[in-house]
Amino acid sequence: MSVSPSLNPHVSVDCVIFGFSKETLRLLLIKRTVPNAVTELDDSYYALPGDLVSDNENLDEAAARVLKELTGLSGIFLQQFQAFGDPLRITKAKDRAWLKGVRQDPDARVITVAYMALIDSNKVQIQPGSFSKEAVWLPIAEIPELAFDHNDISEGALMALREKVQIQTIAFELLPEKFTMSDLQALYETILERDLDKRNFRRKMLNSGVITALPEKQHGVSNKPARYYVFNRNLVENGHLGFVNLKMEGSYTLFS
Amino acid sequence: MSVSPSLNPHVSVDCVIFGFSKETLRLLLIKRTVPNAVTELDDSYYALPGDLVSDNENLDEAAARVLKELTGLSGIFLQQFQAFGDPLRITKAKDRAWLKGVRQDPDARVITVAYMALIDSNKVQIQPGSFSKEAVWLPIAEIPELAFDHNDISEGALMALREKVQIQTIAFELLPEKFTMSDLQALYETILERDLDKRNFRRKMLNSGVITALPEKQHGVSNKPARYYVFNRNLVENGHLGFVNLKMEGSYTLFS
DNA sequence: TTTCGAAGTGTTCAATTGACACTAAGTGTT
DNA sequence: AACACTTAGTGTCAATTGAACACTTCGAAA
Repeated sequence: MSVSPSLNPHVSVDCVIFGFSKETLRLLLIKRTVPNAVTELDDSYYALPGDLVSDNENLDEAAARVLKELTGLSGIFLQQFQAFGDPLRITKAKDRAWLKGVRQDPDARVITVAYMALIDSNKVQIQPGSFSKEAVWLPIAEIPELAFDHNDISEGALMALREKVQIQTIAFELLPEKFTMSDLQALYETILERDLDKRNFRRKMLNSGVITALPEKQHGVSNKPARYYVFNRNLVENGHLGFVNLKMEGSYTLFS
Repeated sequence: MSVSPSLNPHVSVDCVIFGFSKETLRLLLIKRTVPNAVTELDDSYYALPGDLVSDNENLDEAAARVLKELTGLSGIFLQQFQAFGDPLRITKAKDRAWLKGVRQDPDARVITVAYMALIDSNKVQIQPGSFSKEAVWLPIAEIPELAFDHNDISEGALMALREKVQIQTIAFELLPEKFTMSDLQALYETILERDLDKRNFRRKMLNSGVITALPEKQHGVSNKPARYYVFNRNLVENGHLGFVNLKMEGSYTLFS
């Protein structure tokens, strides 16, 4: 357990990948491939997708690479939210066993920079995996014990998402191109863990101008078909609202 | 310039230390000591105080240590806001020269985790320096070219501060225990870069309940003496407003 | 006693919020 | 063909909040 002072820490990135389906927020979690596995028996934890940062890439690039390798997607909303560097991150026996198969110095400290990604989960095609042998979308309420400190990281990501959604117009990243007003409301309700009034929600969203109604409606549903909307990306400069006023109950605004 | 793949990056913390005096936001910047300096001539850049993370401390501890070594203060508002890890961070000749005096491997990459600290600058007593030979409070509008990518980090900190101040009740950390309403307003105006209406500001602040008036007033000022107020820390759970509604013009709230 | 400078104080109008219940439009069932 | 079922979609009103605005008060210094 002792680490020589001259041994620098490893630096990795981990991606907390959010998706939204069946009215729940979900995380994309993987089971890591075990090199030279002695048995097919799988007793490893689920983990956040992540990797060591290579010498010639910056942190954002490393995170984008991890995301792309796993999902095939690029150009996705991907934002750093916190670095985790507790020297005691790696204490679980299974984690240590796994690291032994991967690294020269399994005892070295790892500092990880955590990113959150927001994606339309319909777009994801899991890539046959270089570092994952299994990938699942798990509802955030059903996240099991994860590898390393990945439970802490996931919780941090969720808190960061709740906070960011109140400042930046980013929730749309989790929806398909076209979505109904109910989809959008359900998404906000899920993220904020709060019921919102339907009529007030619609009024607010429409007045804000961040979405545009399409002529198109749902087909083949056994009730009144809902209208589709699209998000106006042009109104929003890298996630920040410009003049658009999006307000949600109970939050805070600035002084006059 | 080539780095062997087995050489892990260094990991450091840097502290962007905000203070507020004479109606301006300021940063506490240092000139680093140069070990074995060949000349007394000083041509180094100002820099953010920072240090490598030691083997046995976590990131928060490292940042707190840097802050304490420089200012003698602990228990200060200190929050991680971003990690910086561009492989090309260290390109300036002066920086490379300085590193040569400090490290075995001056070419190795450094990833830094940046923290922002908010302090009452009256409390600071600069400690005779283990890693600083000079420390100054510079107005944010007058920050010169800094070492490494410290200009980027400072700008990131300022943006993070502007954002955080709208979500968390943290501005008070920059003021002394007792302050006048005008002090408080000037602080908000400085951070937000916006003029605020005096009467509306006072009303909002008082209604919010986050401050309490003291019986005490200013003495020896050549105009009407201002009342002193204190911040009610008890109403605020680790920086987040509870039921208190602090709203500022032009920002966003949530839906109903 | 006058001057100077910052502190302190209310009102009014406009805009936004939040609460609240029924009709509309389809599909599927009888 | 009528009905049941389910979700979409719609308007008003009262309360709150936001923004704009000018004069008086207090103390020190001249």
